[in-house]
Amino acid sequence: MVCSYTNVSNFLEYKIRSLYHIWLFLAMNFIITATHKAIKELYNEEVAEGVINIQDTRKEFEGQATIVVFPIVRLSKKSPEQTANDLGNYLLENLKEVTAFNVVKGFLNLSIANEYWLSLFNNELLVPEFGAIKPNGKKVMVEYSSPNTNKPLHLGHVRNNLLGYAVAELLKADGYEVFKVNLVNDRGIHICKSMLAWQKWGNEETPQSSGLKGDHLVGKYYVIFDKEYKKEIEALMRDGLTEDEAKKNAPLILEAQQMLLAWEAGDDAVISLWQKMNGWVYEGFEVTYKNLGVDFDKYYYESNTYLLGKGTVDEGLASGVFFKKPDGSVWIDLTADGLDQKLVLRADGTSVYITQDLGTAQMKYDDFKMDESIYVVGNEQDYHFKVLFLILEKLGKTWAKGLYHLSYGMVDLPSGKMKSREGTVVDADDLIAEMVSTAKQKTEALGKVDHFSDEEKNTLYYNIGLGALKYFLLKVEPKKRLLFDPSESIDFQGNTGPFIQYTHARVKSLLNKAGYVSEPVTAPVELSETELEMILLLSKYPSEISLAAKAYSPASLANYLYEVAKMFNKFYHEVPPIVKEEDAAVKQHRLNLSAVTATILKAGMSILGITVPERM
RNA sequence: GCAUCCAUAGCUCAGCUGGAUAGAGCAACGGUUUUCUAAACCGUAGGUCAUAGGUUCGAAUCCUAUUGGGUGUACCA
Repeated sequence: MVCSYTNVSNFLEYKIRSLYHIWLFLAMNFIITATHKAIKELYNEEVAEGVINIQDTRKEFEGQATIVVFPIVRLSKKSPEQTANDLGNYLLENLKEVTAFNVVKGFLNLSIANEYWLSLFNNELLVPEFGAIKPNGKKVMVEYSSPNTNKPLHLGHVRNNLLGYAVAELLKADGYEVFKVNLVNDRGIHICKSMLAWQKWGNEETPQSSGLKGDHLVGKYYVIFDKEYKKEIEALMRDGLTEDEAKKNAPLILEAQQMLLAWEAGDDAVISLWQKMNGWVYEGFEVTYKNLGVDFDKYYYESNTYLLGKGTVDEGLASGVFFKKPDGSVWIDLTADGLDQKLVLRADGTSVYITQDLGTAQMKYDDFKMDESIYVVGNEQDYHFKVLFLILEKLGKTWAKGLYHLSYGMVDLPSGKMKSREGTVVDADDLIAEMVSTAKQKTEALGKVDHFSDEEKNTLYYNIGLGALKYFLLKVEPKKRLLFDPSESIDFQGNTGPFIQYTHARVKSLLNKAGYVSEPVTAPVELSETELEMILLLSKYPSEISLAAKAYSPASLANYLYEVAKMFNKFYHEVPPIVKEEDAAVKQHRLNLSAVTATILKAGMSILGITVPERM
């Protein structure tokens, strides 16, 4: 198949389309094939690929598979009802799996035999390799987290980290070889601000002496700098300077700029202070990362990469993609693409942000030779990445078409944006601690874990607290902004992480009680409506993984897992106690259904970075 | 100004490769436990899918315009 795509969204669309043929039911392909044949025989017409549309039958009607016949009416030259009846009769006669059909307007609802569902379940789902997707031989890099080393992580970073981790795991599950990368912004004027404030007012305070987590300690001095800087600005403005002048001429900012120059010149004292304070920050970040359960295969540091990109600029100048203005600054003209002129190198030869990113992109490609590269970065940088990717494409980088900006919305509070100056920032460490303590409180209130060991209890509280937080953040489509109300704790009931965790624990408890051993059931078993729906839902797991991966959307996986959990709870409630079931085949089959549910919940939640407990 | 994203129940969100009467959770109200974990299950109530056009047999979904909100449009990163 020939494919061409001119931009990222076309690229994405193409990927989803190509998937369509695969996921449209591993289970239902035979119906499509038969329908093609039917149309040929009944109407002597050929149907183009993709015209036959099969979907789940709505609950209120009889059947499991529905063919929408409207697109076929053109070929049959009969009414929708007549066409549906023709096809229904044909399929009923020619497919042993089809046991009945009914027609509602232009919809042909097919009932598929019990035996078909049973054998699908036993042969496809109840096998160890179910859900495992074969390696696709492709390499993808996921860059996420990318923190500044001047302050601790907050809720916005938490969304980034969880999203990046989950997308990486999702791509792994979809068959990619994945490299998780963290590009740490460890240099620049903002770092110097913390350093300077510490030098002036820190009294040699250290994490050890103060008991403060390293990143919080450094963040404290960043705030102090800002406060003192503001005082200076106000004083200067009282002396008659404009706000702009005051901001530029305050002694503190000048001193910080001096420090940055000293850093760039390799000044020993400055470098060693920088190393010391960054060291504290890294120790702090490690703790937060560990608590969040995220990890990286490689760290890049801007202190090593900030000079990159000048070679790329030369390349662009040589090929005529860039041009030089009389003052010596280098630009690219993107007005033909609906964008602006963009500076890529200052007149004095120093880099700007995008210079560095051009160089870093090249370096990362040289390091890994990946087919695709995902940047997990907030939507305030949409324009930047549009420009970056376009420039790389114009420079003739063949790998540029594999670049993708996974843009996500900001996390807002009911009061609006988080603002560090107003103290409304939700700190990542505080949030984690609160979630764990809420989990503890809620769990203790239920009184089910009194006999657990202290160690098991603590692990459980941690898993539930983090499960609630992660699911809460991941169930929302990345590009949508996310509202977080700190005054209302995150729910533990309904569409939540703990609900799915609880469901898993329930299944495991059942399987334990029954002394479950996995074994296919060959004897005929009557399936209830719910059991049938359950098989249908469970069978979609592999395609749900692929769909979610293609769309870079942990949210769609999260919502699927919720459906699975809900379905199990319904089933569990409807069916009489399984452990006491006397019909051996029925019992085994219901346990099998439960076991596959547990497998999917565990594997799926683990992709989201959530641990499901064995009991809770 | 221009670019871009968002708008679905009181609240938080699904649904968007166009398909039947738009779904969940929370909050509200009512019910279910001598039965395998009630963090569960069942039910009631709640909607002009921002607005107006268009394409189509069919639109929450695609197109255009408008309104409201976010973000960007730096020789900051």
